[in-house]
Amino acid sequence: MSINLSSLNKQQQDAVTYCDTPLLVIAGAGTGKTKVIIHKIAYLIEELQIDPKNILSVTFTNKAAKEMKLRLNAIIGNKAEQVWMGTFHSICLRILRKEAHNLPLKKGFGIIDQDDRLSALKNIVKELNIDHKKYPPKQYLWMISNFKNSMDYVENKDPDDFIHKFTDVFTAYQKYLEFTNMMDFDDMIAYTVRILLTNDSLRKFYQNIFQYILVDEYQDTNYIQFMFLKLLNGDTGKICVVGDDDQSIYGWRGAEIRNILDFDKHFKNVKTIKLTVNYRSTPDILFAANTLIANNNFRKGKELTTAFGKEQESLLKNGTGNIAIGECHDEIHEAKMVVDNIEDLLKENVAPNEIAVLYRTNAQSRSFEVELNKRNIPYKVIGGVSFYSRREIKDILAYLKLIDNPYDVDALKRAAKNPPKGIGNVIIQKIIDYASSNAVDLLEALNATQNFSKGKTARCLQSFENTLNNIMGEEKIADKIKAILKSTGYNTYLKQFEEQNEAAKRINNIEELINAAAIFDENSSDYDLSDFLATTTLTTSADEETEKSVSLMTLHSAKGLEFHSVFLTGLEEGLFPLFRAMENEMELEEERRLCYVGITRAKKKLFFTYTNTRMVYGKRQFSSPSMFVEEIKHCIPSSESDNEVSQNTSELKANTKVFHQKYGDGIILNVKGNGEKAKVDVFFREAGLKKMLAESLEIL
DNA sequence: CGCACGAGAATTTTT
DNA sequence: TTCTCGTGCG
Repeated sequence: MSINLSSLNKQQQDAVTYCDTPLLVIAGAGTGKTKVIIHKIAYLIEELQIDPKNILSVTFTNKAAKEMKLRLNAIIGNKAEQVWMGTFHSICLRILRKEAHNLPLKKGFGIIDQDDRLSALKNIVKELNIDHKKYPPKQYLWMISNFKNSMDYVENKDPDDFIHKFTDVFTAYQKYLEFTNMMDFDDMIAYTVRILLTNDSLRKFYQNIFQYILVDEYQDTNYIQFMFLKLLNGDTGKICVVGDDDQSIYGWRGAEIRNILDFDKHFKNVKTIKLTVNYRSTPDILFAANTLIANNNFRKGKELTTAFGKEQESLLKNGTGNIAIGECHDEIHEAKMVVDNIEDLLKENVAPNEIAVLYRTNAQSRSFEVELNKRNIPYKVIGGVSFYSRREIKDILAYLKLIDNPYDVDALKRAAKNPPKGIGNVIIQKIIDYASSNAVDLLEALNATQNFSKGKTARCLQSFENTLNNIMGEEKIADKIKAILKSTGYNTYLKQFEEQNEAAKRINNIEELINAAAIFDENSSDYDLSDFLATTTLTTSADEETEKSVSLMTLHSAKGLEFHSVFLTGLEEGLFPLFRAMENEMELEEERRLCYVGITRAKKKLFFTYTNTRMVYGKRQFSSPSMFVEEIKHCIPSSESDNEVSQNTSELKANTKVFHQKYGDGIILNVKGNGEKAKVDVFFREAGLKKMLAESLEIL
């Protein structure tokens, strides 16, 4: 069977078929990079006869992996199932489960989520008598994460005392993880890299397995992830990374934009292919995006841009009037304006799930929720409190975690207390102490403690033990959960202590959890509880389905998605960009890239809003329009300069006097290419020589 | 042990 | 504004 590449353009075809040396694909927003990756995998399998189980494809989210598998399936059928496809974390976990004997943990290790990590550190900070106001546990969490993403940790070196008593905190934290038999997110990757680095035969083994590696969203990988790829790939050159430096928005959590900028230095004989034809947005939306991002200096390609080619010429004719800016009095007015527009769109039969409201911070979702509720428009808040970190879900999972990993102290605490069953901190501590001094697991310790106790305490412990036994007695995970509910009377407890509405919601969530478990049960023959729990911690609400609702989410969560209509809200100085980012050029540029990501999510319609005042922590504050609004203002029809600019750029010649939003007056030195994509060297009166795209200039 | 209450803090983005 | 944490009482 051969793969049909006729639906791909030349650039895309080149990217698919080039497999000789390391390949860097710079793929602008909406240029069909997923299509390229899928076709490339199909090409590797069908044309180059590579076994699907020897292909590794790394994606940024589980959702992306799932989608890719589905689309790949459509081309090559169920061979798609055998491809290693997932996030760095899920792939590393899969490796680590197999290589558990090479780890400092016991076989059935658990995974600690971010919340539990923080509370563990809170306890440690308290135990070490550190002033938690002066040195917030969050700070330590962040530092630990940083350290674990360095080669020092991978190479098992001790950390420096970065901040007050860091070494002590770190040591205590590691001890805690070891005692509870858990690893954190960072460990998943660091341990894998450590194993690959130190164990030659294992490295060769996996190098042999992964005969071709593909990586999506490469601009958001960090150094350790790069090492992972490097070690797996060896010198084979059988690797293809895809990304867009203009969409790098995770620098704050250690993403290394240099990974993509320096790819050709990290690998030998790198071939670079750029995808520059945008298939997503109308020309004016694209123009706005290009105009905005042209204000950034740190870009791989000042010469690279998304552009529209012949395919979209028809769009050019009616490709304007799709952008609007709305000025609002406050966030309530903003919500009304946005929802008014949403109603109009719905009347025009735009599907609800083709509409997204985007904002910088999660806190901004509230006013939109209120307004959408009022008008009975179904919506879904993506992100925020993820499904699996909701209280009721964590409660139920605690029971499962405890029986899965009977060293998980937090699970014990949580299960023992929720719902309340007469077991308090004192007894729990006794159990933990017994476990640690007798080197047994918590379940054994629980049993022993029960035997020592008398009266009410003994009875309470007995009943707790019975509950756990009931759970273990069930085979299917869905049945285990039902056993928890039944044995603890969890629903009754909710109804008793929560408001009606709240209780109903939570019970509903639990139903959803049971469904998820049932689906998992169906798909895996051996009811693997560890696997199920891993899924729950690795899955965030970004992976949830949106169905027939309008989507509300942060700009970060919007990455990789597209919508018919997009509302970019809260474009105010200090909010977007955030104040703290405004002082530092690198951070400011990341904010601008974030805005660029937002704009390029829109296919047909784009609405910007900003307010004059906004409630911040219960205080009303004045706000002014974001600099980003200024930067794209002249791309919007209502403002006088209109889109003539884009027409005029085709007339550009050397010595033309021009004006630029940021640099002011200048004169063109030379022009390369033509039309929107033309690259020009401009000498500015104030700013000196700059290379830029013609479209970011106005002719004077 | 477990609840209720009050003070105080925190607010960026997430695999 | 909203959540978290600590304290004190039944």
